[in-house]
Amino acid sequence: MLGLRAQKKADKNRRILEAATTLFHKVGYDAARIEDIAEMAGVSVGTFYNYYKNKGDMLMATVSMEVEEVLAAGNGIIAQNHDDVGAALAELIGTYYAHSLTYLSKEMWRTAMSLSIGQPETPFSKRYTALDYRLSEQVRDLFAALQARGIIRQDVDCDAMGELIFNNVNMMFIEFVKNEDMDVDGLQAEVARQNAPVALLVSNVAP
Amino acid sequence: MLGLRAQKKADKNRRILEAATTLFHKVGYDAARIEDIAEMAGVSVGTFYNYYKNKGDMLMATVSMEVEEVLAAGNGIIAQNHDDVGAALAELIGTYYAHSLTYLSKEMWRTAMSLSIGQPETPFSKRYTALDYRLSEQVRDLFAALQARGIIRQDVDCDAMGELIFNNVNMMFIEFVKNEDMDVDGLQAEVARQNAPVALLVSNVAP
DNA sequence: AAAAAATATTGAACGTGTTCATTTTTTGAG
DNA sequence: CTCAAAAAATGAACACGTTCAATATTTTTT
Repeated sequence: MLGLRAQKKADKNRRILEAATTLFHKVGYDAARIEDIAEMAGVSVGTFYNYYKNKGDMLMATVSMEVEEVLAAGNGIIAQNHDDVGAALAELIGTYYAHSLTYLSKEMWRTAMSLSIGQPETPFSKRYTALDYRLSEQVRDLFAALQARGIIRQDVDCDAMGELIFNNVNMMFIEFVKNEDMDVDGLQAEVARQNAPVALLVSNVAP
Repeated sequence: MLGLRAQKKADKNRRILEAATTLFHKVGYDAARIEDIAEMAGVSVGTFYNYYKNKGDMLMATVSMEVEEVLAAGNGIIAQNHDDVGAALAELIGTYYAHSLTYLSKEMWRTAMSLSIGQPETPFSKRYTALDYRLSEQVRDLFAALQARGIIRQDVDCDAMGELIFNNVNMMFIEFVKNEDMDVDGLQAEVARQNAPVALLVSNVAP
């Protein structure tokens, strides 16, 4: 059984996170002041900082949730034994993109990315980078699985290829969140077009 | 002949830019306070804001200088009529990376990128994005030139391929500026490895 | 149950980017 | 040369993220 102190702590943690996410969505990250978040959570500004290192740290909980779900969904897709490289890629990447706005708005993504690049030594950035790495790894895993089943030519360097493809996926996602006019379908179509020639070239010819 | 007013203006502009770049390099972007930049330039804080929209805007002049030089150098490389895809790519990309730290420190790059992603509607971000686009275009131009001369297979979509390659180059550059331990040689080696399988696959077999 | 120690909360104060009403300088017409 | 209008410069005031010394609460010890 939890002591009174631990109980209160957990409760405040939840309330602060809830207030922050609500305000981030309602008024945007920049306009959501710490004072407002604290007030909505029923704590003081100082207490906010006992629970979170800084404002940017607040985003990470949400980013993590998002990416963890996407990674789980991705594993399911790899297990599906596709027989077409382009289709397999499209499905994996499509899953990433489709889930991307579940918990985070474009502005929240921009802020997270912006912080991750601007302050790479913070725990925030390190966690963000680690999540990116796991996504990249997943794309490489997909390539490796396809190659193991003979769908991809044996002479192709799947790690190199996977990194290349993932970095493009990532860069296109940055473009997507930077541009409020771009929708998920448009993004997927663009990336599919970019992947097409590679998918064609690496595919084994029918036996 | 310039009036007194225009003369002073140009002079102050130069002094402010000079002071800012000096301080950005000496103490870093964050630690360089507007007050310090203004003082070093011999103007008031208010005047600084008459010349530059905000602190981030200061970076753009330098970023532009950097990228314009790189673009010019890149055009020279495309004109060289390479006969090997991997080598041509390595040289073009190598030029980008080699020039990258001429005027900007890693921290300055990080800040520029961070601002560009975080506030995509600012003039700063738009100029940054436009420069990126021209670099991407240059990679596509290289592919097109190689294809026109029969070095690359005719059935390859050079635009798609060029975007893919460039986005990887860009993403790897982000990784590079995020990681103080990574040097330009390491970066080039990594990207060359990533490009290798693509270069191989798109190359025409000898006639 | 009282005292002491450990932990958590608080909000006023601080730093720095940015704004803006006021003052100063420059220009050009009469 | 004078003066009114235009342009530029100024720095005090503001906003908001963050810190920290003081205070309050909870736990442990006796």
